[in-house]
Amino acid sequence: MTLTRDQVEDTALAILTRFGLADLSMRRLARELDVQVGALYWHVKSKQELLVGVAARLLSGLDGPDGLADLAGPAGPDDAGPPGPPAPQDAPPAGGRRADPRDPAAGRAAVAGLATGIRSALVNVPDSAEVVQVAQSLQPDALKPLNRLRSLLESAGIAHPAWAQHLVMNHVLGSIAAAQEAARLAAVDPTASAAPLGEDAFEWGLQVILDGLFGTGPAAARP
Amino acid sequence: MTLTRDQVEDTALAILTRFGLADLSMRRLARELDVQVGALYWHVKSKQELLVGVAARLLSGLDGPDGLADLAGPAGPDDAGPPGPPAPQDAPPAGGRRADPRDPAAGRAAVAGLATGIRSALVNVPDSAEVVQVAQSLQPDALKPLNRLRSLLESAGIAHPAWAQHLVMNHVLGSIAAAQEAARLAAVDPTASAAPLGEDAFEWGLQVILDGLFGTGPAAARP
DNA sequence: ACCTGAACACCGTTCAAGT
DNA sequence: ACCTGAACACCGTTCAAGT
Repeated sequence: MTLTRDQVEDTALAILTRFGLADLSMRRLARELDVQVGALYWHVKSKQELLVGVAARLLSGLDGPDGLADLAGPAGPDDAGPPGPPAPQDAPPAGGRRADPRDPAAGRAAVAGLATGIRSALVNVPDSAEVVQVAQSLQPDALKPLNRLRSLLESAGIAHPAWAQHLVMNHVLGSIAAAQEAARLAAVDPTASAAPLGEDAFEWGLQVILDGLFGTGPAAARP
Repeated sequence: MTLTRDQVEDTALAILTRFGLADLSMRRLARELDVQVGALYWHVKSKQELLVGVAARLLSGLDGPDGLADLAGPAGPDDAGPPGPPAPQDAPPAGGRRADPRDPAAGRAAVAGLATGIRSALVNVPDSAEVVQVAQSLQPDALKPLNRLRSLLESAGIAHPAWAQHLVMNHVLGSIAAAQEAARLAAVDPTASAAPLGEDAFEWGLQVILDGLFGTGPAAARP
C-alpha cells in the first residue's frame, strides 16, 4: 500500500490531537507512517501547507450549511463544565441558517451558533487555535467555515464583514489558546491558577462582541 | 566587560525588531553577543523566560500611569495610513487616566487609549504580538500594562474585568498578528492581497468591543 | 561567579539515486 | 511515480571543566 496525502494529514491530525503541536514534526510524522522524511515532501509541499490541511480537517464538521451539525467536534465531547446548550439565548433558534433580513435576531443567532461550533470543534485539540491561525493567515480562503462566518455577517447587514469575521475569530481562537495554555500551566504547576477562563468567559465575550455588532442604539449606526 | 541580563534582553529585542522571531534563536543571540550559547543560560533560565523579558520591554513605554506616554513605541513611527489622532472620539479626552465613576465616558476613553497605545507599541515590531501572547500566558502578571488595562476595566464598572481584558487583548494582538502576516505574504506574493486589515480595521473592532462593553441599552445590564 | 567547549537530542528541507 | 539515504544548516538545553 502506497502513501497518500490523506494518510499524511490524518496522521498529522492524530499526533496533534494526542500530543500537541510541539510533537507534530515532519520526522515524527514520518516515523509514525514508517517512511523516510523525504517521502512526505512528495505529498505535501511544506509543513505549513500540511498545517493548512490539518486546519481544514479540524473544521470539516462545519463545512456544510448547518453550523451546529457536529457541535462536539472530531475529538469527542466538549470540555468540562455544566452540561446544557451553549449560548441559550442564541443557539436554539438557529444554527447556521441563512439570516432572514426581516428578522435581525436570526442573523445574530446564526453568527453565535457558528462561532460556538468552531470553538467546540477546536477546544479539545491541543494547539488547534494556533494551527487554524496560521492556516487563516497563510491561505485565507482555504477554511470554508470562516468564509461562511463572513457571509453570515454580511447577510446580517454588518458594515465590514471581513473585519467582523476577524474580530469574532480573534476572540474564538484567543479564548481557546488562553484556556489551553492555562490548562497546560496548571498541569505543571497547580499552585498558579488565576482565573480559569473557560467556556463561560468565551460566551460572555462573544455576547459582548455581538452586542457591539448588532446592538440597538449607537452601535448600529457606526460606519 | 561582563555579560548582563539587560544586555541579553536588549540584543534579543534588537534581533526581534530587525529580523523577527524566526531569527531570534539562542545561538544567534550568542553570536551577536560574542559569547558561547551556554553563557546565556547563566543569565536567563530558558528562552521562554527571555521572551517574557522582551515582552516587558516592548510594553515598557506603557508602564506608567499615562497610557499614551510613548504612543509611537520603541520602533519608530506608527504604520502607514492617514495621519491624525487615532480613536478620535475616545483618545483626546483621556489617555490612561483613572476613570471617574461619575463620568462613564472617561472609563471607555481610558480603555481605548491604552488599547491603542499597546497596539502602537507593537505594530512595528515583527511577531511582537506572538511574543506578548506567550508572555501573557506564561506569566500573566509580568506585564504591567495588561494589569492596568484590567484595573481600568474594573474601575469602569465592567462585570468581568479579567474576561474583558482578554477580550480586548485578543483583538489587539490578533489584529497585529493578522496585519503583520498579511504584510509578510504581500512582500512575497504581491498578487494575493485580499483586505489590508490595518489600523482602521483595528479601530473599528475596538469600537465594536467598547460598544458591547459600555453600550447603553441591554449591553450594560448583562451579568 | 561567570564562561567555554562540547555534547545530546532534536528540527525543516533538499536531492541524487534507486525501484 | 514514488520513495530511500544522506546530507545541509540549523535548533534549545545541559554540564563538566576552566578562570
